[in-house]
Amino acid sequence: MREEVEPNWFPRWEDELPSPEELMPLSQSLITPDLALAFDILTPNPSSEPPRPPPPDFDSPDLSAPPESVSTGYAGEEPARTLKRPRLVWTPQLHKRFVDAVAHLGIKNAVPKTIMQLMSVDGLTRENVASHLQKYRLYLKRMQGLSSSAAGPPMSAADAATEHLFSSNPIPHPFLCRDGSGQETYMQFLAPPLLHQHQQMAAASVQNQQYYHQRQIRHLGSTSDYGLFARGAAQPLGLHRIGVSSIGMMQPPTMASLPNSYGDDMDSGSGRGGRRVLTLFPTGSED
DNA sequence: CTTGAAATAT
DNA sequence: CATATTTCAA
Repeated sequence: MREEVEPNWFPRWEDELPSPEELMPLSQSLITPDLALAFDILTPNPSSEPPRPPPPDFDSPDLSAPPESVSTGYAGEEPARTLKRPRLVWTPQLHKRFVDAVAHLGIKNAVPKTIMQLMSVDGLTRENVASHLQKYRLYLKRMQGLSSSAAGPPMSAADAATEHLFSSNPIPHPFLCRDGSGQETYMQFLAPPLLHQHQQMAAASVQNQQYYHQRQIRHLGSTSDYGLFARGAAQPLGLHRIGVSSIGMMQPPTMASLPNSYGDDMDSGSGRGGRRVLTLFPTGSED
């Protein structure tokens, strides 16, 4: 499990380079990040929370195993587990999956529905994928258009995105903070004043970095708990190796696999002083 | 207040 | 399904 991320993406893999990630049965397990969310009962913030149109139609598969019962001890059980779809946060991992799926599908079959199906990420709706796909395409265009003086052969789009994703992944520029004037100013290498709000990560992989559920009790604590789980987590894994030709079948190619197939323990913007923490597609104007 | 990112509407 | 617009959060 040491051959996950390889810097050897540049060489022409165009044809069908099955990277380790590729070979691995795509499976993403997203689980509840902050347990502290259970505490959001204190300030529901009527001004910005109340009108939450609950998805009336949505298969509620198995909303199981709350990681742990936080010692809430509140009589009224909060139904915020299944209903309530706050907002999808495309964490780098998810994006990675997305890109992988697109890469495997090819531009032809890279349509929202197929992508969504291939990703097999529960809770992910076609809408989400579509939106993201749109942005992804835009990002691609932008990059290609701006590559006037791009050195060397243009790398594959998917790679580019992945690369950028990786770039903004794990603490890219250490202590560079943006000042109010837009000036970059070096901060002391010790500035964890502002913990970001929420971040998705495999709870199972959480070991040392548990500082995350430190959330400032400032404004609404709404965005955090999503019900994203691996869709086929409980399915008898019988079919992996879903090829491009397989997706044309009648039944959704639910490629089930064991969770945590990835070694993705990369954190995105953990904690930084100013803003600019989770910048997925960099517009090129990144500091 | 600005900007970026997802949701929603066309 | 693709694109444009609006909404929401940081």
